[in-house]
Amino acid sequence: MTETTKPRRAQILDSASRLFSERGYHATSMRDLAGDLGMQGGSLYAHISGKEELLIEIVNVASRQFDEALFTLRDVQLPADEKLREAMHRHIRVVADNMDSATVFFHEWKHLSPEAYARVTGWRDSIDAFYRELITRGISEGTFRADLDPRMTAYLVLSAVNWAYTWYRPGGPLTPGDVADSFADMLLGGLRSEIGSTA
Amino acid sequence: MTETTKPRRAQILDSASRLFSERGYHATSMRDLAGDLGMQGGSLYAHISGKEELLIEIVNVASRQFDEALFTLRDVQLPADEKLREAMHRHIRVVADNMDSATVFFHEWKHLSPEAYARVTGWRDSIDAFYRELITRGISEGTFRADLDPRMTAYLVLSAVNWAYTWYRPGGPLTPGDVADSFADMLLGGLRSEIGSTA
DNA sequence: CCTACCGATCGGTAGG
DNA sequence: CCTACCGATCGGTAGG
Repeated sequence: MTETTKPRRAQILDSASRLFSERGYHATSMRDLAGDLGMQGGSLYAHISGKEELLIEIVNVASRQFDEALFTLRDVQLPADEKLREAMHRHIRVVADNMDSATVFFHEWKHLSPEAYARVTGWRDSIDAFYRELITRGISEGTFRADLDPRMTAYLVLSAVNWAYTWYRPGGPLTPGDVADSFADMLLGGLRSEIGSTA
Repeated sequence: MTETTKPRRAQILDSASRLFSERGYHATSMRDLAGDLGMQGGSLYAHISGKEELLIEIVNVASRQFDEALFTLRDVQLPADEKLREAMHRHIRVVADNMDSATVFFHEWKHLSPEAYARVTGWRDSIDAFYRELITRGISEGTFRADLDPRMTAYLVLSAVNWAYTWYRPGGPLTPGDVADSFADMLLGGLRSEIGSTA
C-alpha cells in the first residue's frame, strides 16, 4: 500500500533536489516541480503536505548522510592523520554522491522553519566538534603540530571538503577519492618544498 | 543634482545586501526592502529601475573588490609562498569587510540574467587562473613542492578563503589577518609534526 | 516619496 | 492525478 506511493515520493524529492539546487528554493514553484514530473501543480499534494516538507526532507536526508559517514568513524582506532584522511574521503564522497541535495543543504537551510533550522545548526556544530576533537587528539598524540589551533584547523578542513559542492563534477576525471587524497596530502604535508622556504 | 540621490541609492544597496544575504534574493520582496528603509514599495522605483538591478550591482561591486585586491598583486615581485600569503590576506579581507555582499555574491549569482551571469562566471575563472598561475610559478621557482597539481591546489586555497563567508564574524576576536595567517601557516607548512608522520 | 492600482503568479484546496 | 478555483502576494506603474 505504501509501496506504490513511496517511489513517487522519491521521484518528487529527486526533482525537488535538482530544481532547488539549480534555481533555489523560493525561485522554484510547485508548478515547475510538477511540470518536471509531468503532472499538474495540484496533483503534488496527493503525495506531500506542502513545499516546506520537501525542503525539510532534502536537508534531513543530506545531514543524515553526513552523520552516518562521520560518526561511525568516531571510535575507530587510527592515527590522527590517517583518520583525518579517511574522514575527508567520506565527507567528500557524501558531497559528490549528493551534489543536488548538498547544494540545497548549504544554500537553503536558512529558509527552514525555526525548529528545522535549529536541527541543522545543531548538526553543523556536531560536525565541527568531530573535526576539532580529531585535531585535538592528533596534537596530543604528537601526530599534528603542537601549535595548531583546533578550531581554525577544523575550519580549514571543512572549507576544503564542503566547498567541493561548488566545483566538483561527478563523472569527470576525478573521483571523490582522488580529491580527498589530493587535499589530504596538501593539508598534511604542506605546500612548501623542503628547499625553498623563505618565510 | 546627482549628489542627493546617490546616498539614497547607496542606502538601498546596503539594505538589499543585508536582506538578500539573510533571506535570499527571491525571498526578499521589494516591500520588505522598502519597509527596511522606512518607505513604501512603489517609492523604490524613483531610485532604481528594478529588483534585478540591485542584484547585479551588489554582485558587480563585490567582484570589483576581489578584482582590485588580487590583480594589483599580479606583477608584484615576491617569492610564491609570500605572495600566496598576501593574496589570502587580501582575499579574506574582502570577504570579511563585505560579508553581506560576499554572501549574496556566492549564493545568488545563479539568479542573474544570462549576460550578468556570464560576467560572474568569467570573473570566477580569472580568480581561479590567478591562483593557479601563482602556484605554477611557485613550483617552477622551487618554493612549492614539485608534485602539486596547480588546479587542485588553487581549489584548496579558494576553499579556505571563500568558505570564510559562512563562519567569520566581523567584530569577533579574529581579524581577517589572523585568519589569513593561520590558514597560510597551515597550508604552507602542513598539519603534520616532524616526528609523528605515519602515512 | 505616497496612494492606488495592474496583471501575473504564488502555495494550496475542493471535488471529483 | 486533473480541473477549477481560492486569497495572498509578487514586481512594477501611473499620477500626483
